Amino acid sequence: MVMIKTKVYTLLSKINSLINDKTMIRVVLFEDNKNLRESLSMYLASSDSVWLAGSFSDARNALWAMKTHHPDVVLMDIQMPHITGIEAMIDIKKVYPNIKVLIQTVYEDEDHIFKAICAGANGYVVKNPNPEIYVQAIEEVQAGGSHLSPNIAAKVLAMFQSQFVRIQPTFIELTQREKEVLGCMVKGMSYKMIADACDIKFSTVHSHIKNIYEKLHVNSAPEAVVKALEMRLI
Amino acid sequence: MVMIKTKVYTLLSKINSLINDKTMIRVVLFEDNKNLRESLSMYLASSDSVWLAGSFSDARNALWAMKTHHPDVVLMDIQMPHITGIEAMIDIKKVYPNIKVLIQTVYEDEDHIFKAICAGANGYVVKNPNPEIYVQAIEEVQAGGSHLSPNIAAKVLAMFQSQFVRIQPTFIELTQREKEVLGCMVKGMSYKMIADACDIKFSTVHSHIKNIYEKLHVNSAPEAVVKALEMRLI
DNA sequence: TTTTTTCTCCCCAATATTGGGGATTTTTTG
DNA sequence: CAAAAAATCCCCAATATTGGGGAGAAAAAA
Repeated sequence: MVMIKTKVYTLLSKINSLINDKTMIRVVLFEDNKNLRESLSMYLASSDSVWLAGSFSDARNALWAMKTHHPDVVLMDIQMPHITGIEAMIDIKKVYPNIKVLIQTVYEDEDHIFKAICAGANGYVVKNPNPEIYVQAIEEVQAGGSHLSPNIAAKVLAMFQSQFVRIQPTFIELTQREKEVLGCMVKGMSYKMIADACDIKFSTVHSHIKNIYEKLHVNSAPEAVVKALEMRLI
Repeated sequence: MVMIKTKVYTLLSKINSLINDKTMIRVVLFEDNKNLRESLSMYLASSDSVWLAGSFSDARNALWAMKTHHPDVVLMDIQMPHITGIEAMIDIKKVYPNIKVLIQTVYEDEDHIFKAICAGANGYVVKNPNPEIYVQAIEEVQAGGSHLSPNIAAKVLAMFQSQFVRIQPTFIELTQREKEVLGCMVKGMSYKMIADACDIKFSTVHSHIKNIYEKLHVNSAPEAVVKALEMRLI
């Protein structure tokens, strides 16, 4: 009896906040495991900040679910029958780029993480017995941030490092002006255009570029541009 | 009086857990702002899971601090006098690769994030009035994970995506030879070198490049190279 | 098989870049 | 403050690139 009363109060407070202000975050859940889906639904539904607009065991009708429930955040499992959560996310992002998608899964391997991120995931939560995490992640994502479970974050950082660390063997110091000029070169501007854009004489541009070439150990614009991009100098 | 008693109890419990089991995480803090350092120290010292082994306003003696206090986790500010937290972290990682370094700073720009990650940061916490976050981050890092503040995580994901996701707004068809020539241009080769490498005449290279420029709607090598890279045409 | 690309090559002339010398004035830094 | 670094400008000449034509052979597509 007390439980029912509590539930009714919770519901009332939800309806209230929906009517008074739209601060609750509309969430749609995709999760094929029935137990997990139901327990997660229950927890989310009891949260004050989350309005669970719908929960589904299958993402084939994901677009319809978006159209019908127009969620702010989608909580998406990866492994599901018929269509994977990542595929569903790609479809969703194509039509509704503003809907935030939070991946929740047991997979912690680089391949899944990589694919999810490339497909535009706004967060990646490893399945966790503690449901608080989900609400926290939803709130963070809704606020424009991203949520990564610690192990996922560690892997993302490791991938990130392996991508970039090798191509920064030596620190090259370019002056402010040199960076500016190099930035113009990357935009495909000619000496004349650069001189115009930076409000300096043609000959000055020439000088700067000579210095840049010497510092980067190159002797042509294309080389300098490539080096600038891969060293993230600009 | 009650406060002192509480403190003594906290201390006792700490000593106890130190003697009984080494579950407390040894932390060293670098933070130049006196107020922040002291309040953060106080909070960390009162935590049950963290043993604050030392706190410093300057990272010049970082290596000495590591040797003396052998921390598990270092909480490192970026902006400090004499030496930046990132430089200090690089030194620390070189000698003690197992020490986890958690960056805590006000900087949220891509450049600082990028440098910190490349230098091997295990986490990146934006300065936060809520000190709980720090303890949580320390625990996560100690457990082998990483902690990223939501805004930082969002930026990391965005950087990650921009690196790997191929944006091809207009599908541009380059022939095999054209791709080959463009590839050479990206490597910084001149017309003459390309002719040599592809075993074709200079004038042929010229022709191909003219065609490439027309297809890419550019009219200089740097532009073509940039476009080729960002379109992942090569 | 005919047509269309693709790849190959050539000419010429205008323009742009690169490399080699300088020099002067601010700014920054020790 | 004195020295170093950065930013600004100039000259000259060699080289490279770009843009405009055109044209033949080979490969691919219709």
